[in-house]
Amino acid sequence: MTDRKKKILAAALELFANDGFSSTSTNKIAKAANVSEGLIFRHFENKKGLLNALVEQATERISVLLVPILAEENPQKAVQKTIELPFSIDKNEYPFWKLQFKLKWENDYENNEKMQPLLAHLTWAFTTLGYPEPAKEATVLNHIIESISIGILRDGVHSQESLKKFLIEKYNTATL
Amino acid sequence: MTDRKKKILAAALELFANDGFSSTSTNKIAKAANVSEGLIFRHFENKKGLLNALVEQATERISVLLVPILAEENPQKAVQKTIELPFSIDKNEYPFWKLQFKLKWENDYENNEKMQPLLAHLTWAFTTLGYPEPAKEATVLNHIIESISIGILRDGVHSQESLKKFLIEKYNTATL
DNA sequence: GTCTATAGGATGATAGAC
DNA sequence: GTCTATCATCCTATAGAC
Repeated sequence: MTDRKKKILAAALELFANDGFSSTSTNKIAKAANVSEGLIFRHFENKKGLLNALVEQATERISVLLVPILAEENPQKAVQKTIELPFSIDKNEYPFWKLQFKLKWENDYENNEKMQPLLAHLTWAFTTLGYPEPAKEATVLNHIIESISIGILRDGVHSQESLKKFLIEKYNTATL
Repeated sequence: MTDRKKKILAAALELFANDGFSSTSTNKIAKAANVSEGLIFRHFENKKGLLNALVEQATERISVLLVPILAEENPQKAVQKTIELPFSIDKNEYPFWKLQFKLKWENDYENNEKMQPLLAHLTWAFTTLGYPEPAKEATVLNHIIESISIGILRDGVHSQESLKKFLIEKYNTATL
């Protein structure tokens, strides 16, 4: 991966995430990356190809982030780590996540599979903890952290911070 | 409001919701509405003005939908009606809601205020029901129905249907 | 690998007739 | 209120030089 190719990807990620794919012209990307516009097409064939390259990076990046949770053999801690996940995202990774969530509205990007392993592990955790409806419990928790993530990406961590402790406690003291 | 103006709004709603604002050309809208392209600009000045008209409609439409919940004086039933809200949306209103959720990612549309009355009423309900942290409880439930709504709009009601009963029961039998 | 120049088409918006 | 015709600009993508 050449240096200029990386710069194109970085610039495109930022612009796609903030302004949207269609609103971002290859001209803008080229200028932001300090690169000639033609180079984008040499490297990625077309604008959509550039987006696809970004999505591919994402798939790997997400699975890496899930490893610590999936490896957690203590069910209570697995739940806790899941809750903490959105709060632990570094601020300079926000564009990356913003793009992911925006793409969920695009019809041609099946984006749900990526979170499937997490859902499965949460179901296992809730089963182990003796919840009567572990699968549904997992789905609900997944919904919660998804919506919290959206809130964080839009309004910052502070906007959701108070929920972290609250949720961890709630799931720790739950009576089944 | 003339007939053709209505048709423009309807066509724009559908296209903006499905393809996005930037990806939708005024040309496409005109063709979908069976109207000359110039007419769009006579009625709405520019493309953004057309979107603004749609957003104004939305603000009213949302507050109407919240009325039955906000008027509910039984706290338990208020919670239940909140949970049922996303499941009760008519399928031909999906484009309308899709657009709302997509716009939440646009920096220049403050979209959170609209749900504020619901949040306040839920806080009251949880207070009345004796929850130790009613405000946070309300926020979490709001997160849940937001994420469920997204799921419904993307994959259909059936994808979330099983959660309805589960959640209503969960909130009915909660031990505080 | 990278840049410059440019083609070819789409896009938002306006003017003027009816 | 509505349509047709048209403009200036921007956009994606390609060709060819270095």
